[in-house]
Amino acid sequence: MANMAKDEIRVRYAPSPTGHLHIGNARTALFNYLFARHNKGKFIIRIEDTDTKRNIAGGEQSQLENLTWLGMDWDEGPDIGGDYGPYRQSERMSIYQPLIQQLIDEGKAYESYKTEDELEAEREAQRANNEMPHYVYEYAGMTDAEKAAKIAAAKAQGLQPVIRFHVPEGRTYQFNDLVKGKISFEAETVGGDFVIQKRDGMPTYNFAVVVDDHLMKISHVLRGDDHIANTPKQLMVYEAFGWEPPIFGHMTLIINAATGKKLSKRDESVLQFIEQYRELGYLPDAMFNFIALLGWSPVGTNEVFNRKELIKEFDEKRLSKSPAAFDAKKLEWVNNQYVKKADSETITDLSLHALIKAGKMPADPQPNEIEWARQLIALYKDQMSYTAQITELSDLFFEEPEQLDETAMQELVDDSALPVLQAFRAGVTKITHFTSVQIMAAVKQVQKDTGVKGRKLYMPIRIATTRSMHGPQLGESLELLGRDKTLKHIDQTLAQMKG
RNA sequence: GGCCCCUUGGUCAAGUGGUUAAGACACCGCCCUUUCACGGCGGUAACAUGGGUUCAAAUCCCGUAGGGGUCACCA
Repeated sequence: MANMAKDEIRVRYAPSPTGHLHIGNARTALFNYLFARHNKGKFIIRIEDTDTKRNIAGGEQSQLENLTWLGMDWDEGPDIGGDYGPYRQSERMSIYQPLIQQLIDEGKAYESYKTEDELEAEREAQRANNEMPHYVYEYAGMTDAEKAAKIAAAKAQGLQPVIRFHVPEGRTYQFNDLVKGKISFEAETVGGDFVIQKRDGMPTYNFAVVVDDHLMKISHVLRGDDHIANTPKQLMVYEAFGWEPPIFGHMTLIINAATGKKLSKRDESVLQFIEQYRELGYLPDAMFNFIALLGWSPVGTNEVFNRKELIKEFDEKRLSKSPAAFDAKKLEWVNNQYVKKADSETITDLSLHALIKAGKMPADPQPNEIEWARQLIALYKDQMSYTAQITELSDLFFEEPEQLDETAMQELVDDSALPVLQAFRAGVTKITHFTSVQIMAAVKQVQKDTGVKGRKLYMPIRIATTRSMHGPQLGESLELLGRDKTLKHIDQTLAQMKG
């Protein structure tokens, strides 16, 4: 009973505000969110802004905004506070200071005056010597008095130290990873005594996470694979304070299917940021669904789940051990599932936005233009992967058609093509109201007059008018195209057939 | 290079000693649609490799190969 509070599941997403929300970070946040919600625990956001040089203005807000867009909410965070704040590391200096001093007093940490140049030279020499780069203890072989004298001398020169953590010797650090199982490291392999406080007074990541996770009562740390090598260092800090570490779970990295490498922010073959997908008109629920499938699989064969279902289904035991490839095609498919189900209003708004942005519609469309666009968008709703695709899909309504390609021309070589087109052209000119009903009636009349039917009837008309073998309903398409353009397209096709 | 992790079809992925080795994306074909799209049905295609253990191995053990991660006063 006494440790009931301790049994509560508390997880966190801890971004550094160095840029927009990246797919990989979104995935980390999302699994923490699902884990918390599934277990009726708390989801906390903490901003890790100890690298003052890399922080960018608006970075934090952008992170939070995109999480919200994806449909995540949190119980504690920099914007809403909570019982364990502050939730920005830069505001927690008064918490870190005494703890660092405590380690120094206990002989578990010490001031280090090696400069970065010295360290770099040291590493260089080690590499040349085929050794792993590591920090070499700068007070080796000195008595306490000698060490104190050296420190005093440095201080007298006005040098600022960093604080290094004294790595215990001959120890093995082991943890039972939620996804990978038992992992262990020898203390000697972490690269020597590591820095816990930088020259500017800020704590380093490996120190601050431990302090914050402990003080914020974090029960589980779900993070990327790339943090595995940090874990032993953090375990050492937990040990030094006599704190119980949380349970760790290291999720597989997301890799680029094309290169097989970790998704890097510099990799331009894949869109990396949530914001970019948002701008293309991807739906938040679809993104949420897709990201949940990156390195995790549900029981059963269904893959389309809404947020509520995912919370119910989520099971950390089903996190994959091998890397997940980011498959843009699959994302398109998932999004299409949601576009088809979405209400027309939503899709119209997003698509119209895309058309305006592409300069195909005026920025301030008239009611009749909006109505026209609404009908146009409805034609393409079921086949859109994402709403910005409307601009390419509906190209024929906006651009002057190009010459037909060979595959299309093949459809027109049959002897019946020419009479069909001529008859249809004549029919179009006679239509009183250029609506899909009358247009389709005209097509039927052509069938009667020429005796041509099926593909041989429809394909030439479709190609001649829409300049494409693929497209939505013929009648509706032509109605939206308008009589003038329809006739113009037919004439262009006839000309190309003669030529 | 040291340390750590990973390895089922083109991609994701189910599978925990006995299966005709699921399913999804992509691709191909057929059906529906007098055209197109949506949809439906079907097909091609996989346990990296070598040794063990076992009556039996994709599943357990060891080696090899390949891939990835990490080795900062970044997180």
